[in-house]
Amino acid sequence: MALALVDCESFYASCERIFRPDLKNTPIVVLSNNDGCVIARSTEAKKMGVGMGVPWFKIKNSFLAQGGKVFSSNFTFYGDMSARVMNILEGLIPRVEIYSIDEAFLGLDTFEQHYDLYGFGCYIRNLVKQWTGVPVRIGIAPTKTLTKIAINEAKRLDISTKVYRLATKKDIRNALANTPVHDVWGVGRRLNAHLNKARITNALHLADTDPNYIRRKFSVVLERTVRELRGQRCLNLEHSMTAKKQIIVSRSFGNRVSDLETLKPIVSNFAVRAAEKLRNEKQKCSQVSVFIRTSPFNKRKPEHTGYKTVELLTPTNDTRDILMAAKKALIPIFRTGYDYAKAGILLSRFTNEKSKQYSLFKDPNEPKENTRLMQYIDQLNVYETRIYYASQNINQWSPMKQNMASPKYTTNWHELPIANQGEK
DNA sequence: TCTGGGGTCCTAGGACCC
DNA sequence: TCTGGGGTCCTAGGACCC
Repeated sequence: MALALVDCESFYASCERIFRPDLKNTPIVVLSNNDGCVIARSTEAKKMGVGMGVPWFKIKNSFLAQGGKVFSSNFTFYGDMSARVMNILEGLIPRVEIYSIDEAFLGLDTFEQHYDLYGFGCYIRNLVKQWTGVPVRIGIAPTKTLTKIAINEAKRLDISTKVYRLATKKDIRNALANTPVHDVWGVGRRLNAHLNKARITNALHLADTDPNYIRRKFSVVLERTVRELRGQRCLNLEHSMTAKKQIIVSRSFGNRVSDLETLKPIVSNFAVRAAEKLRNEKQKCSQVSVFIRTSPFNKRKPEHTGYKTVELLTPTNDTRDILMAAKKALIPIFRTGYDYAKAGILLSRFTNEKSKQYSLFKDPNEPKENTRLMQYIDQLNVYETRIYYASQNINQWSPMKQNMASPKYTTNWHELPIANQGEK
């Protein structure tokens, strides 16, 4: 019984370093959209005490003064690097679950008899590093929850290979005793507080608590965690691509927006992007929700959150239908006199693209159903947006600030890295 | 002055049914 | 005046993840 978790070290920060060898050992942080807050830190930046999620403006001066380097997020690039890493894993192991942009679980049950799993882990790490430049850590253990613990343990023990296996009961109990309960996968801030009150402060305490008690006092979710910590597998590898259940496109604005005429084209941009994603998923939706909200941080200005869902009688993935629904949802929730800081669109209630469910009643907004038109537009827009809808804001996605982005090294012809620049 | 974006699962409670 | 019991389905909201 063995699973592995492959986790890219400080993924976004590591990506920024791949084509910038001069930044080796330099503290790096990557910022969220609008250069709002820190979403990734290199080891050096972590050592400087830069916290996850801290607002950039609070640390900017001291971080730069200490020689740190900052980047706006470049998700196109990170997504491409992620795909390269995942490709390598999928080429080596038949059972891979891509869990997030920087993590994948590997099913090693059948490998266990034939390979030294620790050695195999080292082999994977070296291969990924050599082929992509991305450093990964690997935790090997009987359950998913324990693989996370294994990775933490490698960090705690400062294992130089960054590969760690929890094989024996003794190893496991020892690792659990050294893991604060908050570091257990599935225990967030709220649960941590409740557990501490019940005098459960490390992972071993949690593992030794009666699962039935946990279920009664907390939830089935936490009960599963307890069982996983005990080595009983509750979370299986999901290797088939599971269909999404909702699609969200939302952004905070760089500058506040307080009039409807400015907001409309922004929300249209979100709707267009969401519809593209929906077609990519080969799904149709029958619910379109729009939300707008003011900043929760500015206590001097009045707050407002508007949220509205529009039902579609017939499921659709045609951008024009989604645009109409979005407009229908936005207009009634907008109020004058507020400085809106964020907006978004949420598509839900999906049905498969192929099945066709007609409404029992006459649908006054009968979907357009011009699949081929959408296909052509999607094809034309793959690399850069060439076709726009009249209601969009074609100049910008949203009024967003992004001043420190690295080039799209691997996904844009005009931004490829150049070797031997000096001899040009 | 400046605080991200995109997901999942579970549960409680209301609406509704017989 | 007295006013059951047992279900299902749906949604909003909470908690978590990266």
